[in-house]
Amino acid sequence: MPPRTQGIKREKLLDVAEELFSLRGHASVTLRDIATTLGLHHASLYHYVPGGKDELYLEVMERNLERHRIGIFASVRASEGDLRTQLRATGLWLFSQPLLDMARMANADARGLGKRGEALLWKAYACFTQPLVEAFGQANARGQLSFIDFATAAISFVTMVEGLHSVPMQFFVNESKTEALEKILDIFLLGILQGRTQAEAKKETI
Amino acid sequence: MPPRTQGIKREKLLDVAEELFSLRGHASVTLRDIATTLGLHHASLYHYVPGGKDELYLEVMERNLERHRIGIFASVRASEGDLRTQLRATGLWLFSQPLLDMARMANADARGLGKRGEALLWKAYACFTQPLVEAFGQANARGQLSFIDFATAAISFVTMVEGLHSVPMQFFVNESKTEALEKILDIFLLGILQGRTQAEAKKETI
DNA sequence: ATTATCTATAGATCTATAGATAATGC
DNA sequence: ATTATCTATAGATCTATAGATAATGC
Repeated sequence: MPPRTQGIKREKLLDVAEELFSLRGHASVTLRDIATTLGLHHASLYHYVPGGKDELYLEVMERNLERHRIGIFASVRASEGDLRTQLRATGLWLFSQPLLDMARMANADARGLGKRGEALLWKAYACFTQPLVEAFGQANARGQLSFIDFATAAISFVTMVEGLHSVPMQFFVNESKTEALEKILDIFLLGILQGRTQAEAKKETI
Repeated sequence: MPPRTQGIKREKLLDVAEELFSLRGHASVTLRDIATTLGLHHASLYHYVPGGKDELYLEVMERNLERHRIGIFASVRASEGDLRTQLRATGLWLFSQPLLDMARMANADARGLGKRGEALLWKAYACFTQPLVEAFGQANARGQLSFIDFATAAISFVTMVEGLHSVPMQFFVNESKTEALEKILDIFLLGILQGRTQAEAKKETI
């Protein structure tokens, strides 16, 4: 077969593996699942990925996270000066990507993958926080923020969006995810309390 | 052996199984994992759970969710009239429980468990939303809320808290989870934007 | 000749069952 | 006699490898 199609086929293999691993995790995706999705015998995967399952998982998830880092940076830099638009773009970007369950990565997938698994987790947190911390820093420089722990804010926002992303459609019957994203933006930016009573509410209930 | 210790031993078995399943999921926990944690041979589990792995998973997770429902209802009803205290109690309750990853439940664990697996998911969403929707409804009746999609608010809050709960301690070096919970309450109730600019910000950027 | 795919198989692990052995209660 | 635990084993599935077969490019 032609050498110039090999790369294409391998890319397709990585795409399928990434989609499945990202959605269902390392343990519940078998090499047979990946191969049959591609219409291949599972033994044929080793032609493209001699390193085996763990190597394949690490390669596609590292690729996934790097793409997230780039995609989120692009989302926030396309609309500098408008935090809500930046966060909306980030949310839409995350929706366009296969679901990434950081809790599962940290507590199940990355276990047993040694140092490289731990490095994957660090990269995951960095990819999500770095671009948003940049955006929050700029908004704060404009005097717009009252909440100044940017890392916690970043993780909270991504967690909310991915949580929404993970909900199967049957549980969101009367509403699109795009509409739900706007609600998340409202909560994250403005809170659920009445604006006029916020200052008092904070003092009263802390 | 005495019949009166049988129940105790079985309870201990369910506790261990729940802890492991809840943290790492159905696929990456083996019966051997559960048995060795208990100091038992894995074949001995069938004495207490003749139904096998899937039955054990469903039993302990149904029990887990029912306990959550009761625990969260207790959290919100202990401080009626003070939403922040209600949500703080809910967050502390969730921290006291084994991590529950709804995304993994929906996209990996519950697959292949048939109707009972799907029912488990419905129960999961109900357990988390019902008590909080009640609390939000009361706060709204007091005129305190600006955000009125209570179900979305409930899922968003639980997702944020469990997302924080899932972060391994090495990623939260200089801060306790209790402190981080207060920050989440700030974000969720007040938003990250400056209070005085919120009304304008909403109009400007929507 | 090189590349891609499949067949066959090894070895490990997992769930599950049957039945032996040990420990306790009557 | 009942209950709890273990041994032994079956059967399924999974990862991985070796080597045969088929398809393409030169």
